[in-house]
Amino acid sequence: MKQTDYVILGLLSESPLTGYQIKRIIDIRFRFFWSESYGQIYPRLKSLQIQGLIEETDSTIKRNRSQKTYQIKPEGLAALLHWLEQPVERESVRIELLLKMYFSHLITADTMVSHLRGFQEAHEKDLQLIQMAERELKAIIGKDPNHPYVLRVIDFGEKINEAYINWSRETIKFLESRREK
Amino acid sequence: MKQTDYVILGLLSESPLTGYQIKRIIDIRFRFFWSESYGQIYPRLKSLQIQGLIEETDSTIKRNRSQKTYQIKPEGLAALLHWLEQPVERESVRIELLLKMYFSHLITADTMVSHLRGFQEAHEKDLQLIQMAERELKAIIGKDPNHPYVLRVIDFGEKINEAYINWSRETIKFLESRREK
DNA sequence: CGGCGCATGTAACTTGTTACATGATTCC
DNA sequence: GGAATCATGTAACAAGTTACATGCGCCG
Repeated sequence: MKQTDYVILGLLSESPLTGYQIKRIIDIRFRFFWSESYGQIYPRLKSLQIQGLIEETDSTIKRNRSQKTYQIKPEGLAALLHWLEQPVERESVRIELLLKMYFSHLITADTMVSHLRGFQEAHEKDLQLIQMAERELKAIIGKDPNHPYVLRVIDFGEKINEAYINWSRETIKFLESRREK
Repeated sequence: MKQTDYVILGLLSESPLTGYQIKRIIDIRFRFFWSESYGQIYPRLKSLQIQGLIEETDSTIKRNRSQKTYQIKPEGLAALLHWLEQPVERESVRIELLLKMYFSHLITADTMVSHLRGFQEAHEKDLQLIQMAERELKAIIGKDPNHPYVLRVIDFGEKINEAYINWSRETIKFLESRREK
């Protein structure tokens, strides 16, 4: 059982989904703290099914024949709960931009500023997406018992992205003031 | 050439180092945005040497026979500069704690609070290490042309870790207020 | 009828970690 | 003499990405 398995089980604990939908949800809702590729998701879905933790829904009314919707089984929920109770292990962060910033006395300020702008813009977009998700959620708040917790996660995304953006702005200013001299 | 190669080249551009020292520097100075294992570093050092980008220093006065100190060659510096100018590509963040927070309506508030405390403490330690590095650097500021840039990276580490810690505190409060009801 | 979004899947590859073996030097 | 730290290295494994192949349904 790897981390990917638990993400899948977690999402399936909310509602039945296809592999494609799982990927999309992770890309949108989890984008600021998680990612998965199809190359991870599809083989894991198969494995979880073989282990008897999830199953295909037998919806005979299939609009699209090439579509498999999975739902969680009690065994899967048990595995999920067990994992949730285990201490948190890994946390991995790799920010190439900071590596370049660290060594940036070797390049021109202009080049570094352009890297920073890219970073800032990417996180401004992220922040907008998160704020959109927040508004959508607040419109239907309470419909699901997980909403308050999801809101805390969204709050994390906002704070961190704001910090990223502010730091970028300050650093660009710093580089520009140096360039003038 | 992979990312690990450039981290190594970057560090060797400042001073000659052994593989062991490289690992230690990454663990201490880059801990909040990067990591490498020996299993990555040693094979890459060999490969960089074969490519002619770095070389062993021929210090005949070797205190420790089983020690290889590498230094960067002009070709290696050129490769480093080229990489620094390329647009930043990857940024990967994986925070298991947020995954658990997202699904935490399935577990007790106590369990989640304990996960959060672990997270908070880990980042309080990180922040202390960063602030120590900052003080040390400010004591010798200006001795190296990269200092102002390094300081910007340190500032990033402080801001982000402070944001992590504040968020943890708020989230713990939130969970504790819920538990009382 | 062409393009886009939905949808599944895999093989080859790259990347990264862990566990282990080995041994010198330093410090108490 | 024993523990800690410095030091190198690899093999097995685990994790993750990319590129590709395939095809349906919908919209304009």
